[in-house]
Amino acid sequence: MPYSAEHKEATRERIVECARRLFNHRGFSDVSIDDVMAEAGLTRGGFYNHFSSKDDLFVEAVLSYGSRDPTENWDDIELDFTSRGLELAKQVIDAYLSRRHLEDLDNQCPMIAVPSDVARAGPRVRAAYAQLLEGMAAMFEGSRSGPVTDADRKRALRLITVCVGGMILARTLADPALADEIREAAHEMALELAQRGTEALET
Amino acid sequence: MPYSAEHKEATRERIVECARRLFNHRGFSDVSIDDVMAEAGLTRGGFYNHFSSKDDLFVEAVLSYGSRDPTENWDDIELDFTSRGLELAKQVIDAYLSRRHLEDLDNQCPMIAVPSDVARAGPRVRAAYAQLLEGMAAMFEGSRSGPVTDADRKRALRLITVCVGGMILARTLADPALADEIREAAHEMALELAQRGTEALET
DNA sequence: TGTACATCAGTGAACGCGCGTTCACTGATGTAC
DNA sequence: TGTACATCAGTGAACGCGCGTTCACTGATGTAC
Repeated sequence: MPYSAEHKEATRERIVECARRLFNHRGFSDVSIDDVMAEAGLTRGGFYNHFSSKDDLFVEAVLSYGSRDPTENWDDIELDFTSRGLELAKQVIDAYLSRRHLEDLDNQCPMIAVPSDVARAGPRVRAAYAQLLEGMAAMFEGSRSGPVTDADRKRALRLITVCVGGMILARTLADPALADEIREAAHEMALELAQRGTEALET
Repeated sequence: MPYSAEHKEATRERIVECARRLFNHRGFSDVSIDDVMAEAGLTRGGFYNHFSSKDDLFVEAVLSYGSRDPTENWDDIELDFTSRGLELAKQVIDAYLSRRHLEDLDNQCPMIAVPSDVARAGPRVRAAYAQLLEGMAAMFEGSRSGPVTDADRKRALRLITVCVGGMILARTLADPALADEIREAAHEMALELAQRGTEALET
């Protein structure tokens, strides 16, 4: 048994991390397997020791974001995961819709960086994207006390639309002033949504 | 002067239309110039009689959407452009966030279909995207009577975030039920935003 | 009205290049003795 | 403790293919006479 199992797993994770970063910057189609392997300090041939195809790598890259330590990205924003419910939701909104997150392509959420690529990808990639989104939904749903109601679900989906949608648009705009205008409009709206009661949603 | 100037212009417009449709379906990188020219019933060599590069074509394709007759896409939704202000805004929201618009890739707004591609493209493509967005903003800003205020501007950007952002997310999700859930959450939110007064926005 | 001509939109072969994937190999490693 | 060996992560050349772009050409067209 040459090389430990840990060695191979560590290499695989390194490749996935590099892929996620490169996809965030240049998209799925414009990043080659050569690019990814070179970034990981390897040569192209070894790729298929770890993955069955480039699509397979995309799935792993999207999913990898969900299993990261969230404090790793935004340590200086001081996310406090001991706080509960509404307070946590507000902290996540502040961090997610921050200028720092917008500009930090390396650590940006893939939901913001590659939505169009995912929309055109295969079922497994799209399932990975949905998994990230449901994770975010669960976090927002849990920001109210008591069991999750239909109104909680609806508010969570509204929050996701505003947080993710606002950031996607901000990233697309080249003019920093206009990008900030959108980002801040979305930020304010998200905070109002989180704070507001459910009255308007209970029809 | 063989061939009329109209002939060349018509061919050019046909190429742009085909490009916009193909980019909407498969994205910028995964559509080749051969694909576009073949779709237009031409061969690849003639492309450079009309455009200086593939990027140039992307600019034209994005911009082309802004100059279309809006009723062309959604004729059976009965957009009534004689109505004014708030009523028009509501009609546009209903049409933009409809399931029909989500599924009609051929006639879908490029802001929904290609945001990630634009985010990675050159300055001219991004300027074209911003132009579409500002056109939508102007329409929403004009949905209130009187001169455009800061609150009108802010509400317009909120509406864009919800309309465009919600549709981008819905397109990315493979599960039609989840896509509809997001689309309808965004739809309701947009109608509320359009209807609500400016009180919450005037800080 | 009819013909010869100049124009240039459109053709299709060719260019150099990089892609995803395959494969025969190499050499660093942990194990057996 | 030291050595011979089997394993397999990693290497790099090669595969067929399609890309964006260039270019010498062709032939449909409007014009001049």
